[in-house]
Amino acid sequence: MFRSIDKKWQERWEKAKIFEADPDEREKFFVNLPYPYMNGYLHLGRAFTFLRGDIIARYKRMKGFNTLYPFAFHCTGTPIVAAAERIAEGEEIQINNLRKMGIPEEEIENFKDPVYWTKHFSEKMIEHLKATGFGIDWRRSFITTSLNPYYNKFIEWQFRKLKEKGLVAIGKHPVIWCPKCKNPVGDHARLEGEGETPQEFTLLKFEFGDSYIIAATLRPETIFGQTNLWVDPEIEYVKARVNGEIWIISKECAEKLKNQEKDVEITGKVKGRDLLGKYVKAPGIEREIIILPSTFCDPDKGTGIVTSVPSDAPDDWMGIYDLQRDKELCESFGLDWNEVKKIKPIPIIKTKGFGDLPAVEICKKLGVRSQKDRELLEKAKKEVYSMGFYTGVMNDNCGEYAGMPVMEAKEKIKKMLLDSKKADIMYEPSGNVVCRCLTRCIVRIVKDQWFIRYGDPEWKKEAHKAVDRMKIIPETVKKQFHYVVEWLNDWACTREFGLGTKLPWDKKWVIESLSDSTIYMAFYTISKYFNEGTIKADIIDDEFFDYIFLGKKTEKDYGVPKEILKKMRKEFEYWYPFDLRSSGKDLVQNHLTFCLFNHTAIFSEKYWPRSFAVNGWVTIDGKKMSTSRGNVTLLKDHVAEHGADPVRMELAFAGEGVDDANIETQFVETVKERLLSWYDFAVNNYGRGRENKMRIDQWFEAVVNNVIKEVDEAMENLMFRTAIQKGFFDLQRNLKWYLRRCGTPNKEVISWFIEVQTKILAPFAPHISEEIWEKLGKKEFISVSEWPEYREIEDEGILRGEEYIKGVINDIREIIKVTKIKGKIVYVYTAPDWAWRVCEIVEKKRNFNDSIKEVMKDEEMRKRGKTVSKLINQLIKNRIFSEKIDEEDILKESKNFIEKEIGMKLEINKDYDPKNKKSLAIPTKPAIYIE
RNA sequence: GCGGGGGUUGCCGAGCAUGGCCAAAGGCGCCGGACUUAAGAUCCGGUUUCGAAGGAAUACGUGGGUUCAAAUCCCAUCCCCCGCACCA
Repeated sequence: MFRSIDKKWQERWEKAKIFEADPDEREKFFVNLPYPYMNGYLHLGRAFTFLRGDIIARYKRMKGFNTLYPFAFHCTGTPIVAAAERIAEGEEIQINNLRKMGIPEEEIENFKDPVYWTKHFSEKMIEHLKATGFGIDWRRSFITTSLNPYYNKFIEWQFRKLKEKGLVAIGKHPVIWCPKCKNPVGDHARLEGEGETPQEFTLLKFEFGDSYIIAATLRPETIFGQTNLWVDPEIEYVKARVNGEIWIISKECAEKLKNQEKDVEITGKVKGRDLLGKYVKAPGIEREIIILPSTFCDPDKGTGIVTSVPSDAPDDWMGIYDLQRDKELCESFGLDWNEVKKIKPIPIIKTKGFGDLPAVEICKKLGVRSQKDRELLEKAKKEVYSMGFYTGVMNDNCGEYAGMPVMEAKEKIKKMLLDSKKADIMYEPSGNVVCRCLTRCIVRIVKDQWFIRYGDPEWKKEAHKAVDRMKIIPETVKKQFHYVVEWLNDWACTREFGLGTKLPWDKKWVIESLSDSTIYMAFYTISKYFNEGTIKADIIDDEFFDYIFLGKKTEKDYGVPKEILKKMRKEFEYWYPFDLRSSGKDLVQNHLTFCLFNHTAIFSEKYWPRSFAVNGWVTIDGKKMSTSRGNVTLLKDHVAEHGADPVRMELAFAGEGVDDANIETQFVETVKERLLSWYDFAVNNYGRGRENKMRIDQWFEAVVNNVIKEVDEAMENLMFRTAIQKGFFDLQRNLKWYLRRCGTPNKEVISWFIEVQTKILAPFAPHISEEIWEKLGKKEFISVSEWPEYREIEDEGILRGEEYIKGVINDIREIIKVTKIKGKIVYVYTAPDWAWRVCEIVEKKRNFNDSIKEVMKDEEMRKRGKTVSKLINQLIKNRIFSEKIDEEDILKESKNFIEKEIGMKLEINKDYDPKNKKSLAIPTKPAIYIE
């Protein structure tokens, strides 16, 4: 059923162009989302975010807004190019990736061309989204990069604007670099080491005659604890002239430094063994320390020489431990064992959870045996380093840094060393990175790298302001945005490689993907004119965009009538700013915040974004989707299997807020049944029923009205799970109760309800809703019909009356259950009038003293003294604060129903009362006797 | 460590801002019943413990506190998840 109606309605919608939005006199609603990257099909996670956009768009459309929901395709960056290259090279992994997506063998060839990726995936994505029932204005779609000359001009314009305002700057930047390909190596061009980034090492310079021995460290703050220097006796180091000084470093290091703005010339060789036992002057502390042998010096990491801080570095401690317990070993290196034994770790940092010497302690704790115990040592290092960094405080023996937290001291000490030329900087990848050409990558410092200056304090102020005036859904994320704005620093916005727009004033650079996607939501407002070819790309210039987006005057001839230009400007003014951008939470800390920054820089305040909605990841049965788990489900496959509506319901019900949404796999089946049975019910009951109106009809109307109000509220805040819960599942439950209560429904009420329920369902399950709508004889689409209106409930007593019936039935059942009697007749005695009068007073006063005072003003009540006070006590204790309902009347009207429910005869307020139960009755809780 | 979010009944997941109607919605699972030749679907009831009259006791990470009353407020504490970047 689902799949057959999907197509029918998708085609009709398209034919009727109901999702194509152009300015008119109505109020508008513009919703959008971060466009997806064109290197694969949509999986359920992305689809979840996009669907939130579609649901809110459909809802707003029914609410009477002129609703625009556009979509575009991101092609910027290296992944597509890299992947295409890998296909061209015939790499199995990459080819398999395509196969897994379901791309036929004969087509794989095409993917050698990056442009084919952008075409294929964008076309397919449109197909998949349409098949899922997305109501998108496809006339406005576009791809990014220079492949789209219009977009290209737009981004050029944006960057020139930023530059004019001084928000782009040039500087240096370390990147992961392949020495063979002579190119930066992005994540997707790596065989190994995804996510690894350049890491800064401090090079300590140890005076050694007329040269320096150089050791690299990540922890410059530990210089106060240096006791010796480590070299590997088996390694041959080199002497090199580096920026005019003679350095002793590993050969590998010398090569790397050439890429890091150092002038390097190798002039000689030094054997590690020859350095042993000699002394060097340690920087910062200006102490003579001895050079000792170790096995953990890696010539391909840092300089191949390591300074030793046994107090805080497990490696160093084990190195010393190994030597100190082995006289022969020392002597084999020609070392004086007694000198070696003199070395003692120097406590320099107080770390939380550790004593004076964290390294010594952790080695003991983990049972590290020697410096060759690599696995344990790595673990030890990780713990000591991270604890030391985050919780450590410098000891008294650290001079002016005493008492300073390590986090702070680290930077200061580094700076001091650099300023006094006792140290230098070098970068290494944070982990092993291998280029897909099989070469091990290094770090290169790229000069003339361009940055967007998000670090600028004045700009930050504007961004904060933008956050403040926005609605952020959920609200808690607002704080996060302020935090990100504060913490964000200058962003390297250009790359040497990949698809994109060339930096207009320096064409060797390509603008990277997070930087060319910050204000393109404005582009949607006019992109349909480009797609129609109304205006030619080559004629467009900055003045054009200045006119459209900034309202500046132009007299230029753009080859089109002035009216067209004016229309475009008007269109921008009509749609902008956007009302909502829906996104995954991963983009808070980059894209969404960039979007704000750039809006404040380019647009006037009235065009700043109105709201963001942020959602979590999608998990399946509580497990994260991931390739390794093999549970990445593609939208197209899922829809093909279950049909669009069940999938939409499944996703929308999976979760809300920033918490991860969870799909329970069996839910999709449940939902199918529910939808189908609603279809049957709606079609078979519309316009049928009895004419007379009963209390229960009013009750049902009241319940439904309440739900409409609640659903409205939920929808406005994108709380779709709540909306489905209340607007579908709860309503259905209430419907069941209603039918059970009255047998045949009231014609008017049930018909009204069928419309309401179907409409509430429409944003979530639009196809089946349309199908029902048509069967009801409606001529218009439900997608553009009017959302149900909430009507204020006049008589709250109706709802209470029904609760009362439920309560009585439950009480009777409870008694039967506990006593296990099988009775024939139930006698029910309602509370007397005077008790109700007391109840009403209690309802107003809400506490014992005030109530009793009020009640006792009444002569008649005083006569009942004790009974009355007992009653008040009971009412207050049980929180029975009820306005008056006519219990007897309600019971009488529901007599048949109650008898049917409990399978006994019901007698109301008979004089027969053998067990004296009558007096137990209190308002809303009648006395009951079963026999 | 910083920033953010959490710890609820078998599981998932509401509730917590505005304390009481919360033994705590709903879904799933499980148990019993109806229907059926049977299974499935559907419907009804149950699902902390005790209870021969609608009640009571214990429960919302842990320990305190405020209050007539706390899952909800305050304090302390433990644990979990996410982010800490130049990667779409």
